[in-house]
Amino acid sequence: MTVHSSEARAGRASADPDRAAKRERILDAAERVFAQRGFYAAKVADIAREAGVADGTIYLYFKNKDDLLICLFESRMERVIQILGDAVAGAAGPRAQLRAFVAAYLTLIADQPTAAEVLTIELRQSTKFMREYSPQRFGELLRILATVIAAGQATGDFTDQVPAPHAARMIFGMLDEMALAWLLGRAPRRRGQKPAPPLATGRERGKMPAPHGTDFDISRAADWVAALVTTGLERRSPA
Amino acid sequence: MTVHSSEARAGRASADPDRAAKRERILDAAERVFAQRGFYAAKVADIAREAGVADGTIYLYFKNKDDLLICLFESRMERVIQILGDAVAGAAGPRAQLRAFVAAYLTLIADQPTAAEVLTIELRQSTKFMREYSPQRFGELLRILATVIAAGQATGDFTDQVPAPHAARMIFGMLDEMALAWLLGRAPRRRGQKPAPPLATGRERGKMPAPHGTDFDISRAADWVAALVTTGLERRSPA
Amino acid sequence: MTVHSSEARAGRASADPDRAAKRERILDAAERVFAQRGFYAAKVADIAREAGVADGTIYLYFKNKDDLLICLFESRMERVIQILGDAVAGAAGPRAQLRAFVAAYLTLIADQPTAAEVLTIELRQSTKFMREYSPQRFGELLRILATVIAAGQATGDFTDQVPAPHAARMIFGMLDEMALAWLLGRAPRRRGQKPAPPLATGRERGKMPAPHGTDFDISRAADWVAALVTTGLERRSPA
Amino acid sequence: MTVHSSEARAGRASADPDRAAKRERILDAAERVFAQRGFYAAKVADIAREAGVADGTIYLYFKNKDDLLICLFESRMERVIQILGDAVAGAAGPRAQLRAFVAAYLTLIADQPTAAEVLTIELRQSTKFMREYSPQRFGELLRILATVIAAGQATGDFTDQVPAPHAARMIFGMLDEMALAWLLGRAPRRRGQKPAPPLATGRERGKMPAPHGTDFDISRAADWVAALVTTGLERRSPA
DNA sequence: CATGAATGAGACTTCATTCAT
DNA sequence: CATGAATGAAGTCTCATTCAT
Repeated sequence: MTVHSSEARAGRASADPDRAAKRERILDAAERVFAQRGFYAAKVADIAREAGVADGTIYLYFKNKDDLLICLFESRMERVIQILGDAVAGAAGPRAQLRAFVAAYLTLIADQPTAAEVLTIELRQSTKFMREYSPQRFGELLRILATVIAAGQATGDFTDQVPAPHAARMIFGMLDEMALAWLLGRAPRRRGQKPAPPLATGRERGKMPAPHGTDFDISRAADWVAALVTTGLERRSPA
Repeated sequence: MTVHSSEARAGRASADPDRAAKRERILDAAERVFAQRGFYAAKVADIAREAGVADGTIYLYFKNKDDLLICLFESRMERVIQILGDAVAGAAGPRAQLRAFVAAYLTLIADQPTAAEVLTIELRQSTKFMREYSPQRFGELLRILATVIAAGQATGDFTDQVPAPHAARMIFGMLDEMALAWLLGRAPRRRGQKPAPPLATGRERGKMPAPHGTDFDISRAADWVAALVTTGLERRSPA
Repeated sequence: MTVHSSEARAGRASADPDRAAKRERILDAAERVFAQRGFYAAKVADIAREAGVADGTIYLYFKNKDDLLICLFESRMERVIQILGDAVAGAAGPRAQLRAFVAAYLTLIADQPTAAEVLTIELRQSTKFMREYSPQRFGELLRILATVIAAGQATGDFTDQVPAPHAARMIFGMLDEMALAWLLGRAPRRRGQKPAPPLATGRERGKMPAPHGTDFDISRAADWVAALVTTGLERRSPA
Repeated sequence: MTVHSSEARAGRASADPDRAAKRERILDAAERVFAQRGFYAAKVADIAREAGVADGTIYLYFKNKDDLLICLFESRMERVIQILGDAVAGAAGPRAQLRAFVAAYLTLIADQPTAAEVLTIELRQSTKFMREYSPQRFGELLRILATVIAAGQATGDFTDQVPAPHAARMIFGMLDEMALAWLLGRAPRRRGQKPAPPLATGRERGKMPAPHGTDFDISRAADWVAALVTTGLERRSPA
């Protein structure tokens, strides 16, 4: 049974892993380039070079530049949701689960700052559309959190002053903002590539010091978020 | 009392306001167009048409498109900071001030959704650069909040588990996220202008229902944020 | 006899000198700006500023930018022809006249380098058209020289191997080239104005030393030109 | 003998010539368009159309419009220098070499009037910058001539009244001026393309007759130049 | 006459995408 | 499948010229 020809041509069984690997290589390249340059400033040719493929090859794996962004989002988000889900599953009780979620999220940011940069910063470059597109996967993330909170409310651990979905969103806002602050406070662009010309405004803008409260240890942020979320700012009146 | 001569000669007293007014008209137009299309998709020609001026006129008032965005940011942010500062100043005691800040911020969003959309969504389209550029004015906003919190910590009203600047940032994150959710949940684009082609992904994407927890009364959000921030999620142990 | 109103308004008899003076001011400004920036890079607004008038005013005196160049040419050329004519008229005999012409031309260059720069360099920026337009006045200059040569040929002072008009043109070519070399070798642009961006070619081009044979005393050039023109390069056989 | 594989892989031997050929096609097109319209009036789109490529293709071969001019200059100048060098090398003795140079230069003009037009006329449109840029290659040309003259001075064939570099420059000025006169005197623009709107001056300017002394046989010019250069105008006193 | 703000046509250049090899 | 040269649509910005004051 000679398959070589058809297999070589159609190349499905053998190509699939290869294909998937190259697709991943392109996504990784896109992640780096988007993080470095921003979505709009990133050129498809940059990504191709970074991935070590020809420009046209990108289009064999992705419909277009937008699709590349979306697939990148999907890919990374899937991982994030997986990890957050695991973190929650691995904890017992709403309080512990909430804390686990917060810790896992910020750990993720710290561990994969490039991916985080894309998710937290560059994705917003198409935000409206992204959000128009993304609420699905994005909603999943929020739902994990909302579920934990709702459970806590059901058990009486958590107050139900705030509807769980909104509480979830607020907590995510806190995490997102802390992530953003930390990411922006990090060391400047790496490597030889110039980091996309800043908004050419003529107004001189030298090396500014990191803005206030931007340069902190992200692992401590988990404590802060947890503290604020669980006990709030108000000092509990001593009995 | 003949003033006309001097006025005609100086031609300043009359010209300056005109100039300022036209500048404002352009900023307003830019606000609408950016909110509608997003920064990158917005064409300078669109803004000119919306402002009722010629393309070239834009460049008599702004260095370039980026500068237009930055000036818009400055202009709107100034207003925001003014209002938030006033709100805080008008309240007595850290708790009231914190609440006033929260309420004022969300009221602002509700009252000026177009400006809010630009500040919350579109500005992020150049976020990295924007943030590189903006931390000044942006920091002011955070500082107002941080000051309130620090004061509360000093009086003993607020716990000092969380450093004030970080607490401020987290609270801002909550507000920002709620604002974003609400803005995205609002009615679709208005008017005849097509709302900037959505990410052309090929994947059909009809009219989706507003994502979960996105369609709410923003005035209630103030309560939620205040509740979460002040007392936290954990039910205070009775007795 | 109150004339003020009508005179001020219609202002003809009194305006004419004023008008001429302002026209001259604009021409002077144009000369400087053209010399500094080159015709194409020179902006009408630059010239207006340099002349201390409003942009629109230029158009009350000149049809358009091209006309400004042409009028400048006419104005300066008239002067040049006057001077050269006088120089020739002031000399006796073809040999002396030829020498006088050469000396006068190079002296002109040395004395009015800005005007010279325009005539020698910038006018060529529209050369083809300029020459299409200018041959008239330009021809006058050549004719002065040709007349001298023809006279010399008639008297037997000059050989008639070369037709006078062509000899005239060749001599002018020599003068023009020496003028060009000297002008280009002169000190760099003066004042704060940047001298029009050089051809943006990316190739680095630092401060080059003046090209070979470019930095010389122009007054000596008269001797060289005269020597070459009169006796040629070949050493006359002795005996 | 299977070469196809290596050739296909390297894809160089076949691609390079293609690339060079297209580059040349663009340069040729630019030569024609610049000659016809002048550098500033020439639109990149014109050149692209003339070359039969898309606008963007130009930018795959040249950095920008300026670079195109510079490369054109380099390319043509290289040829010119080659030919002039050969001409000089092919002659024996300073006198013959000088004559050879003169003849070769004018022959070049006559044979390749389009290239000559660009080199002699249009390049001057950016002259100051061009000369700022070009003195290198330009200096080479002068150096060839200066070397011949210096040699002649050394042998005693030529007088050393005039320093060789300046003599070279003057002779070049003569050649350049004759070339210019001849080029401008040639038949009007060819083909359907309108020859770039003449300086719109309002002043009517019909078809002027070629200016005096502009319409001559360029091959005779070599004799004139040689005569003037070698023996000068003054009639040698008969023994 | 003078002004100078406004105009708007048009050029250069970029870059996502295609398609012949 | 992969390549990467070619395409060409489209956008930003400039600047000569006009005209209402």
